[in-house]
Amino acid sequence: MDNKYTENVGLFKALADTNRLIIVDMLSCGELCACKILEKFHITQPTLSHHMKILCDCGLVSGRKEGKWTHYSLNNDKAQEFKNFLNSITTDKEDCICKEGECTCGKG
Amino acid sequence: MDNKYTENVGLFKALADTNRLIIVDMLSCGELCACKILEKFHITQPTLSHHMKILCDCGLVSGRKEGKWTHYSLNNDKAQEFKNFLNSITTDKEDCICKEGECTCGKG
DNA sequence: ACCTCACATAGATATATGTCTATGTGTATT
DNA sequence: AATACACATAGACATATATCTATGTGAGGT
Repeated sequence: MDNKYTENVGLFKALADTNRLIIVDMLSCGELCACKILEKFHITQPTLSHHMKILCDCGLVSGRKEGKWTHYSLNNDKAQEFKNFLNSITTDKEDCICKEGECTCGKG
Repeated sequence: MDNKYTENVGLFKALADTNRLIIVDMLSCGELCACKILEKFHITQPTLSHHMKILCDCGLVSGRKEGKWTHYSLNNDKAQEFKNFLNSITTDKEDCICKEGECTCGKG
């Protein structure tokens, strides 16, 4: 039941960092090499590697190895799922948990 | 330029917690009293107060005091702005930072 | 074989975060 | 005014996170 929250909270955590938001934005148009991404930031290579791991672990980004290089790309299906989830929790709906009872504050 | 990232990262941080995701979901259908929200969780009242402060500080939720009670509601405009931002960084576009240069890995 | 390059992993450290208990503040009730 | 209630604030503490330096790994080039 509550699985949808725990399934998606990892994506919010992954995006809860300015550098990673920029990386996702960079990948939104297509594949990029790690070295190209690194050029945009004032962070070290291991720090970028750490960020890419977080983005890959949550499923939002995929890495493709080609010789010495790793090319990263956005997983569009996962991004869409995530946007659907965000929309679901910010939109009125019939089966919401809040519908289970009215607030009786100040009515007694 | 990069302000849009720093402006929105606070919202991702605010939603990077399972309890707060559930709270937002609960508020998506309308206003709820803090005491009503608290009933759904196994956390103490100060912990809920802490979470509500984070949700309010990022602009996603508003609090309305009425006597002893505080009623919280989702700020739909802010939620829409946030969804627009998420969509913008996960969708191909003309003015993306990634368009500034091609990756030349393995082509030299 | 050796070296270089691109990236990952390990470990350290400082800061941020989620939770608690204890206490403060403001409102209503008696 | 004294008390009870709803919520906020303060401070403590354990865990998580972002960053670094140092090192490992695996592929290509000489």
